[in-house]
Amino acid sequence: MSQKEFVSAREVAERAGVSRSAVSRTFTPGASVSPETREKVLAAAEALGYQVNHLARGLMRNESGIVCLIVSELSTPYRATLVSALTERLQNAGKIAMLINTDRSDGSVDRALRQAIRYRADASIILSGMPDKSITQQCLKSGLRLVLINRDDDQQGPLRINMNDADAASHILDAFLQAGCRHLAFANSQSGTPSLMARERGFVEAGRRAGLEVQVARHGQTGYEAGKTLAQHLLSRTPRPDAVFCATDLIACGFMDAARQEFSLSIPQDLCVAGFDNIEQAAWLSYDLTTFSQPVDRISEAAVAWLSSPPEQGSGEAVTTLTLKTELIWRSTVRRA
Amino acid sequence: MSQKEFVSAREVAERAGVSRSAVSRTFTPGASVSPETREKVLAAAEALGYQVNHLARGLMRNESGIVCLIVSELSTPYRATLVSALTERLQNAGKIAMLINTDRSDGSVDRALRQAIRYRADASIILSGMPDKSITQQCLKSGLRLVLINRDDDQQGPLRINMNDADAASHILDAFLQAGCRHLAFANSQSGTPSLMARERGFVEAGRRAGLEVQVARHGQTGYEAGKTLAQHLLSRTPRPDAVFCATDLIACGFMDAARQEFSLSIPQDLCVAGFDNIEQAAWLSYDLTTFSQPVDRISEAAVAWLSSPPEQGSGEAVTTLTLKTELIWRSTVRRA
DNA sequence: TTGTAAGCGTTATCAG
DNA sequence: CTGATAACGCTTACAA
Repeated sequence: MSQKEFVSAREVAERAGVSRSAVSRTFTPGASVSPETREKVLAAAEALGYQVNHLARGLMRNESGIVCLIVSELSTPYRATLVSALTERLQNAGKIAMLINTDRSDGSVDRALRQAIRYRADASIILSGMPDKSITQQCLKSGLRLVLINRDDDQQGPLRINMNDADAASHILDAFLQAGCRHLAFANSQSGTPSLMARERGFVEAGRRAGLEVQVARHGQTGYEAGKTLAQHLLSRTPRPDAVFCATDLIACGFMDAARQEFSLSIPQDLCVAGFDNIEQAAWLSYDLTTFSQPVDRISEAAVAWLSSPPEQGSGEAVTTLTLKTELIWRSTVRRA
Repeated sequence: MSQKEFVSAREVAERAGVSRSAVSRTFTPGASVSPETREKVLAAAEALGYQVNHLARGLMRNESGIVCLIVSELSTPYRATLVSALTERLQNAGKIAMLINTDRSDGSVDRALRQAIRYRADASIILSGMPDKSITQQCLKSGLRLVLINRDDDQQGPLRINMNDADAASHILDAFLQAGCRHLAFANSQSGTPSLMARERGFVEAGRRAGLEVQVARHGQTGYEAGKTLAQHLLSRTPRPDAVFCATDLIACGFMDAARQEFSLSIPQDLCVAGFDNIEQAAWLSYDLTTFSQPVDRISEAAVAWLSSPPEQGSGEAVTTLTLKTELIWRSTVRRA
């Protein structure tokens, strides 16, 4: 009954009284068709509701136009923002996003990449987890380009886009010192992703350089609940921290809520707090969080530009790591000198 | 150099010393292959890193496995949660999600649907905006199935999944009355989507039945900033509302922040607030918002189940509208009787 | 169970 | 500029 029956170029050709090639050319930018035939074809296509079959086109051109977004915890504000920006940029570049959820389990990213291969994606952008070396190689050998965002990896081939995590950490430590804080803490999640660990290391080392020891706690996933728990742990210690750098804004929000409601602390009078990501919630009045903004637009711009450009020819290893600068957004959770 | 060169079934066949059909059959569940050949094929495939080309398979089978998610404002917590849930369910059902961003502009959804047709998607799930009637018809005629979530539409063919918005509104109004509130307000966005308007109408009418007039304000998009502005408007009126039902949680969060910080109101003592969606932030300690939870899991379950099942045969018009129940999540922003 | 061959809807090549 | 024809990589009768 309602069998799938899309209209094909043959039908359009028949109705327009031209050959199939003419139809194909009409929908191929830069192909040579006379204005008259083009007109006839377009009219017929319009009438029939014809749309080029990208499955078939991809098969022929060896270029599907598909880019896979591989991501876990998509519902998280930062991830959602990034995925949204990437999707939009891809569309504007004439590509289309395929979305694959991963979880924390082993091989989850590998499975996602296999799926990308099956759909002959032109590229994959990995926002979470790390693929196995062998599958990475398989992708590259197949011509499937890879972009890794905020992941650490030493292989040649993929484009890596990272932030200046350590710099940022050292920067905010200075701000804490200027605010007169001396008991510093870092609130991290247990997930231990490269960028999170880079922030932690950067903060601890900057503290050491200043002659201060930083209290570090790691707990749970990278979310609000973890932030609450981390506050319970860190704020019970003596001496109680008077400044905390949270690995993400979500952690910072949880931390602040617990600090205020369970420890009756005033921010920033009793406690300075800084976060990372500059998610929308960081700007909400209840938090008004001083934080580092990840340049989501530039990240997606760079990613899409790279994978839209023709692949590197020859062996001239071009730049494959891009370190973008975060921006410190001053709000009210850190006292100004 | 790095030309795209995926390994094809022919190569696998050669290496395994069998025919191409044998390879195809090995990767077709339920096809008849002897254990020995299957073994040989799998070994060769493994060695070569072969993955079935879903573009070609889709072309033959007339079934791509692709489902388009059409959505605007993906970075919004509720949308992101829903997209995440849908994507995951689709994966578990052996399908894959294609993501298309839309904006508020005219024809944005239509363009997205055309893209869905081009990739020969098996179905599209529309979370935002409304498609034109003609393109809807074109989709259905082509066999591209449609699911509309929280949209209003009178056409036959698509599956519609809606919430019991009016019921919920009337329910929360009762709660406000029991809390002793008499000056009711409804804070809406200007976007005027069907579900938002249904909540508004339901609330206003329930108020009328109780002999109370409801103050209604509409402003901006469906977000936090709109909530702040709406609070500024509504809380300046006399008599000042003592209970407000916000069309979404995001609006409620903005409303609460403005009520507390700009009007120095205590919630729920001076003002009762309720929201809709039960986004993660509603559970944060700073808000602890009483709200209605949309059954995201059941929504995605229903959507995926419907589009995975064989299309309706014959003319027996099956159920095409599903109204799911929201659940009132009691937290602390509405006084309990 | 296996291989052969036809066909899915395109695009690219090559005469005209 | 146009139309035939050969791919692309797969599935699926059909015949062996």
